[in-house]
Amino acid sequence: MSVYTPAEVVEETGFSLDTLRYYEKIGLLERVERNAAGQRRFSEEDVGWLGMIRCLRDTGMPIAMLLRFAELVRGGDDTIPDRIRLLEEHDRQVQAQIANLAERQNYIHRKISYYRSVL
Amino acid sequence: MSVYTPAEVVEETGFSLDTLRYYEKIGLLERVERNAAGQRRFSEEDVGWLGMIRCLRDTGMPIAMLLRFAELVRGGDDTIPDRIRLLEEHDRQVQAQIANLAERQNYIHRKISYYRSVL
DNA sequence: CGTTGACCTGGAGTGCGCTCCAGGTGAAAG
DNA sequence: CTTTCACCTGGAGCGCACTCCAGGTCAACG
Repeated sequence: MSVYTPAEVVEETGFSLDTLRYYEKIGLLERVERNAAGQRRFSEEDVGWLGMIRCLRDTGMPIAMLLRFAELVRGGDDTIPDRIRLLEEHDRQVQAQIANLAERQNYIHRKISYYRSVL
Repeated sequence: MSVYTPAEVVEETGFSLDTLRYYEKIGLLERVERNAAGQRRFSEEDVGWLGMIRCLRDTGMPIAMLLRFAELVRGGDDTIPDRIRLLEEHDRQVQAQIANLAERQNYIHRKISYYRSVL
C-alpha cells in the first residue's frame, strides 16, 4: 500500500496542487490522509479515483455531477445500479459530443476545400 | 437580398439576442445594419457568418481566435491562405478532441462493464 | 389612440472551475 | 545550523463567455 506525496500526485494525475486541494475542499476527494506535519499523503485509491475524475472531467462532466457520483461511490455497493445509470447517461453525452464534433468537422473541411478552390 | 430581424436570427442561429449584441460589441460581427428606429436588421451574409461562428464555437474555438479569423475575413482575399492555415490548425484540435473523447469513452465503457460484472 | 411587445443602450452581474496570494510550519540538504 | 523547499490554510481573484438589468424608444395591431 504505497502512499503519494502531493508532488507525486501532481505528476501522476496532471492536476495542479491547487486543484487537488480544491477537489478536497468541495468534497470531491474524501478527506485525504495527513502525516504528522499535516501534509497530505494520498493513497493508491485516491490516485485511482483521481484517474476517474480526470476521465469524467475531460469528457465534460460538470463538477456537480461528479459530486453526485462521488456520493454514490461513498454510498456503497447498493448504489452500483445508480452509478451505472449515471455513467450510461454521461456516455450518451460523450457520444453526442463526438457525433457533433464530427459533423462540425465536416463543415470545416468543406470550408477549407472552398478556400482552396478559390486560390 | 432578404433581411432578418433580431428575433429571426435568434431563431435561425440559436444564439441569444444578448449573445448577438455581445458579438457585435466585441467586433466578431461587423456593425450590423439598422432600420430608421435603430433596430438591427441582419443580412443574409450576417446569418451565414453566424453559422460559421456557431460551427467554430461549438468545436471549442475561443472567441480570441474567432476574432483573428474575423480580421482575416475582413482583410480580403489575400488572407485566404492564412484562413486556411487557421482552419487547418483548428481542424487538428478538433481531431484531437474526438480522439481524446473516444479514448476516454473506452475507459467509461470498461468501468460500466466492471460495475455490471459485480452486480 | 392606446397598449403591448420587440428592441435599444451601457454597464453590472453570473457561473464555472480553477488559480493565486499572504503568511506561516516543518523537514531535509549542505 | 541555516537555508531552502515542499507544503499548509483561508480567502480573494481571475478568465471566459455570456446573461441580466434598468430605463428607455418605436412600431404594429385592433
